[in-house]
Amino acid sequence: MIVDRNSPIPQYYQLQNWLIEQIDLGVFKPGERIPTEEELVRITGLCRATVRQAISNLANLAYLKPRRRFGTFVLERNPDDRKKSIIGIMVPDIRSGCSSELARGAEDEAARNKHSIVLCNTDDLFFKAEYYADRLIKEHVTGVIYVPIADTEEKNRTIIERFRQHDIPVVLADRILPDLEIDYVTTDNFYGAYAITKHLLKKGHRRIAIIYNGLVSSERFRFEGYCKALQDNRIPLDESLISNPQTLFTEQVYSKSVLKILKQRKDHLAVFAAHDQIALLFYSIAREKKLSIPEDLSLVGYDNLPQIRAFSFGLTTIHQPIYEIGRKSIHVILSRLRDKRVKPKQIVLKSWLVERHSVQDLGVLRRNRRYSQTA
Amino acid sequence: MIVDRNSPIPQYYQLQNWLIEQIDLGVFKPGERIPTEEELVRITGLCRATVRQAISNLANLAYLKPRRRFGTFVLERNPDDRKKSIIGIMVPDIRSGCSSELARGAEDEAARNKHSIVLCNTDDLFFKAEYYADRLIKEHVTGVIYVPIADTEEKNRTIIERFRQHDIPVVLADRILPDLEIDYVTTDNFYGAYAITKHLLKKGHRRIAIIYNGLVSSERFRFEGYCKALQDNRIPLDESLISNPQTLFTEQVYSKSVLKILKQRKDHLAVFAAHDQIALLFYSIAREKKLSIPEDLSLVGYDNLPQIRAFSFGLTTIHQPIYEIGRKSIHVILSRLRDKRVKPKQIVLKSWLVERHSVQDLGVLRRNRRYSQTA
DNA sequence: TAAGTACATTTGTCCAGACAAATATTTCTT
DNA sequence: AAGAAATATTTGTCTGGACAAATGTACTTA
Repeated sequence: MIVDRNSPIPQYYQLQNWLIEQIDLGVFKPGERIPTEEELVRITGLCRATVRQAISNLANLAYLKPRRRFGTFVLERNPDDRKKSIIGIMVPDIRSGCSSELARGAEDEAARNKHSIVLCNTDDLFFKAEYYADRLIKEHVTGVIYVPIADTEEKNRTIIERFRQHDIPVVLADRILPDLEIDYVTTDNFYGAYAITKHLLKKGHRRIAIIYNGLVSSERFRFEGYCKALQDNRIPLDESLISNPQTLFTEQVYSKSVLKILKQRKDHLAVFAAHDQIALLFYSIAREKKLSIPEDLSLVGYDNLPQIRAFSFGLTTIHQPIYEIGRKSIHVILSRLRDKRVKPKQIVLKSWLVERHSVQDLGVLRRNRRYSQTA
Repeated sequence: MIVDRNSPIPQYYQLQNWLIEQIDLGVFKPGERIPTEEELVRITGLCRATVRQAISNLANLAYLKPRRRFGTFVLERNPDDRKKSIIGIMVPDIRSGCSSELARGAEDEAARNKHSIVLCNTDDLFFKAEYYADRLIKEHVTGVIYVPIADTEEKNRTIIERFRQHDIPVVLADRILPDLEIDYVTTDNFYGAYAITKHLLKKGHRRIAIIYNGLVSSERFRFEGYCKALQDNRIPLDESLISNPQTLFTEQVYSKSVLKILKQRKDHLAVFAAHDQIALLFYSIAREKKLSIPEDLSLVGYDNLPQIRAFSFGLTTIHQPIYEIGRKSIHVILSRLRDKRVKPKQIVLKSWLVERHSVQDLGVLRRNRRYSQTA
């Protein structure tokens, strides 16, 4: 019996389900005709209006296509067509920093999995992040890669909450919100910063300045790694060597930090720029002041951006596998789509030191001096 | 009279149109209730089933939302909601060259018009371009910004043809296919190259080498501009100073070109790198060979890429308004969506010389020499 | 044989009416 | 006064029937 007249389920709805079932079972194949309305009336015992209601609903859902005089046909349906396969990616600005590398990693992996990437540039601004969240929700994206904006944790939570309300999985990339139960992919910023600070210490540096952006989690972790390395070597923190503009990265603001640090220069100073763009800015300002690196100043960065890599001035820095973060983020989203209930995947990728020529080896100098003194 | 019973137009359809009209006129406002079915029966003289058919169709089209017991309500509707609003952008690689600037310009303008951008990286490869064309067609994008791949015109036509078959408008950005009746946005490469070559000539240079990529239209035009400038100054082309690897830009291949050009160095040589990335490669190889710019060699580029701008070594180059190309491309697509039949919009933006410090003024040297000789 | 005509089939449009289900409001009961 | 029950309203489901429109097929006619 196709339709149970005593069931509380509407009869047209029962018929709909039966039709879909027959299609799924292959009884009615794509391109073929289903029974005529009159036949269905006979089969089900319903009246024609009810049969028509079922058929018209399924036509609206793109299962069936009625053709006058010929009958009603099962539509060819590409299973990919019915489900969306778009993933949003919200980065600060595709033109700068790691964003393009991240986007490329995500895009490659998405393409491999027959998904597409919608690009959003937040400029680290809350109102833009809000706008794009709404847009992505409207586009019915299947998931979102979100690089948290350089703002309060609360604002970032607001953004994430919007997606959650629509049951859209979010994975944080690069920057994270430590207190949140959420998927993320990042790198070991603490140990990276620890390693590069230790590298400076090994080279004999004792006065190590740092410029970092306190608004982003990754750089806060880097600052902590820096502190720990100094602490482990019994070097007290020197506030005058720490600059932490609580604003977005802009040349104007960060130039001031650079100048402030440069004022502290006596003997040899090492500077840890918590990301490569700060390092680059530092380099160009130092150059203007006729200071050579590494002769007059040592400088290290963080990121190993390809744009900076191409420079002939060799910056010692920490390499972050940003492309890999993009790839992995897509993985995480796709696996979350398969299984919503699994506990958050929090992936921390390894980064490593890339030694180039921007750090002076004071140990050698000192040893040489000592040697020449004793000679 | 709302419904004309003698009209060949179905009565439910007439009622639908009337309802939509009332909504558009503001008689029935979003969030408010339309007349009950019983009232509509009275007003129209139709039977309730017919009224219901009209209402259910409009409910399917997201105009109305019936609520049992309360009536039927007009939905708050963003007119943009009903239609798709995704535009594909196919660039070689978001990480390099102008792609990110182009994408950002497009994305900003798209956002302003409540559209989204799907990112595709072709790597200048035909099979990837094919793949993404199919993907974008499947996603039912409303339009495509296509940066032609560095390959034959025929292959690019194939890609464009696929979109045309699905009635998806395509706008070429940056690179163009001159013989095609199609929308495009580009810059005046010929005059840009003419201007920068003339700039070198003005500075007293007579031996001007060029390295360019013959696979992309823009650089072919630049080569032509270079030739014209030399010709206008009665300087014969010197084949040994022209390098045109017929391959994609890679460091390995282009390094050979750079070395080939460097071999031709006697007296002072000027080099026109047809895009900034070649200039950067040239610079780093020259630096390895302990050659200074502009003292030993003059160098000019093309693009004025932000990544290069940030360098402290100041490259004289041609600024291209790439961001603007992205913005304008979106404009063109949106206007084409409004009116399919209008003739192709072919927009050529102005670019201009940005003079920095990578060109030696030989005129000054010569004048000085002459002066010292006469003295 | 070719063109036109009638026919049969199937979906499309429309009507008149009945009862069900949801739910705010009113009335009744305790 | 609080809770329960009845009521009224509106959409939801369903019946049974009629004619219209589209269109392939079979038949008729010149």
